[in-house]
Amino acid sequence: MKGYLWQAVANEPHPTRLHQWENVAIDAVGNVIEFWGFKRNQGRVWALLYLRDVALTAAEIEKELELSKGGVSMLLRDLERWAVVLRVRTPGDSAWRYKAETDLLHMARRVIEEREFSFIARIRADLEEARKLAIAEGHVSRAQIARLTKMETLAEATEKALKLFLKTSRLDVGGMFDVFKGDQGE
Amino acid sequence: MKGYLWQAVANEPHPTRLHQWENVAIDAVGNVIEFWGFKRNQGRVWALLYLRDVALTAAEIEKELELSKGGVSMLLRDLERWAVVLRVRTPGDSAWRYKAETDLLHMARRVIEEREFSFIARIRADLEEARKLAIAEGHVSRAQIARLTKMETLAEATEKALKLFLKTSRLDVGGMFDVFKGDQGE
DNA sequence: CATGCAGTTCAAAACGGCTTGAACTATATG
DNA sequence: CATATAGTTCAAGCCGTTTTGAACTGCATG
Repeated sequence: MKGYLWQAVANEPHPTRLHQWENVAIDAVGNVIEFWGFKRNQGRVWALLYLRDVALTAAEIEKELELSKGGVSMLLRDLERWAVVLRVRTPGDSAWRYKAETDLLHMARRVIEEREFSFIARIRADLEEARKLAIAEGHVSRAQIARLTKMETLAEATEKALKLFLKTSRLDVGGMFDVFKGDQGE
Repeated sequence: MKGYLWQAVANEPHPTRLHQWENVAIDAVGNVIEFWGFKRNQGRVWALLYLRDVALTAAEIEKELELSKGGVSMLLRDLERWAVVLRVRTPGDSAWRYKAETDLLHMARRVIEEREFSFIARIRADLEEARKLAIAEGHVSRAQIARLTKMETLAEATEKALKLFLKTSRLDVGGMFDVFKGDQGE
């Protein structure tokens, strides 16, 4: 919602070297990526690097997207860990430069696998424990135990759906891989 | 972080009539439902009603889950709107009672349909606008335009994946429907 | 129509996640 | 080694979301 302010401000204090179209596109990607459960700014950084198609330094990213030094450092670390951004050292320069890998969905899959699945596993464990506690408790009706069991089905179903989702994004959407490849030269 | 105070209090002011096993199970469902993008307490209310298998009044829910009057009112309204909780009037009683519908996934589908799709649609529109702006701008390289187009593919793919997810949760996981049915009697 | 209880609304408070920025460490360079 | 610049860390603050609770509406009842 604040995003609209900039129109009213004639002379921004930060010159905002970003073109308007870049800004719109970068924010849009930020939104998609946030939808997928990541930080908005992770998507924005990736989008900037992808759009520019040049390796930028952290300082440049910081200036273009108006983020803090510390923030950029952390964002880049995440993106690098998920292998959607590459850290490259240019000969003449003392600073690292960062470059977009083209496979953004890689990120989604990686994180869903490492983070979401363990989360669901934990929930399933909790439900199992609840059932054990209920049984130990005595005087818990059989129907109630049955309902607990059915709740476990809910967690299992969630896990199954997640797996299918991943597989889907790999096969159906999989074309994306290639879509993002081979567009380097002008 | 302030939330830790309660540990110091030896005798809880609220006796917490919930059994431990109920508590564990209810919180677990709260977590699943939060994972699906809803409020934790929406899941907890549903879970309480489902576990007890009795229609409870708002006041009872309020006491059992230690929520506020206003909060329960809003949570129940949401759950009712999504048709996962039923409002029933018992003859002798002047207050409404609430009962769990068995199809919790209904909620997920409803909201994804009404909320997430329009969100993605908006993102796609933004990216399209960015491309138009870039073209109008002039001196934007053809490769850059191409990259914008490819970003649109990202949003489209997200939408497609979402649709498949819905279909999946309806068919594959669809067994859940029946799983939650016909367990009413002891 | 006064009383009391069920239910709703919404401004304010609490909460949680993200970002900031200052202090720190690491690394290159003369 | 001294200096400068790049990069990291994390406590504190910011900001959006959720929850609270008091005031309110609606409704049944005497």
